Amino acid sequence: MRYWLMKSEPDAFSIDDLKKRPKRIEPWDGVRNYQARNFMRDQMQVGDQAFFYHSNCDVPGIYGVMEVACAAYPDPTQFNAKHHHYDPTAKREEPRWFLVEMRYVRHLKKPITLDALKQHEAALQGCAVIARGNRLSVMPIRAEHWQTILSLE
DNA sequence: GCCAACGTTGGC
DNA sequence: GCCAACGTTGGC
Repeated sequence: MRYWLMKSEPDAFSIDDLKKRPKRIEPWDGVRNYQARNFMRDQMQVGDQAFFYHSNCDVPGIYGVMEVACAAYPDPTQFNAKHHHYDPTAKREEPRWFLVEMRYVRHLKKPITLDALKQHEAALQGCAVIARGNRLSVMPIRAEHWQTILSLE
């Protein structure tokens, strides 16, 4: 099993929103970055665990845990001309963007803020989430870092 | 709202 | 294939 971190802007979609979804599952659509796509399409498997990270908000950080509920399939929003994530260059016979479905697992007892993560820089060497200028919205987390982060809860 | 970081695009 | 211009992300 692998571990991941996935970002979302809580104004658009928060972990509370995820918890309220039917079956607590949401298709993680709208990812338009090749590296993030490749992680979802090629590596994420049902049962993998992921941190739910709130970005672009008052207190950025990790707010909870979710799991992969469904492996990758083409993101339907790429074909929808009315959708904000429409990609006119994508073809149905050759989809460009993929998504996975994520299921709510739990909120953290207390959010682990980006600030707190940075304070444990030494134990999180090589963890992309604290790297400067990091913009990846889906990134792998090493097992030891996953444990380290959970120990900060 | 600012701006640094960084990915993508397109002219050459 | 280079690289300037541009767009987006996301912390602050």
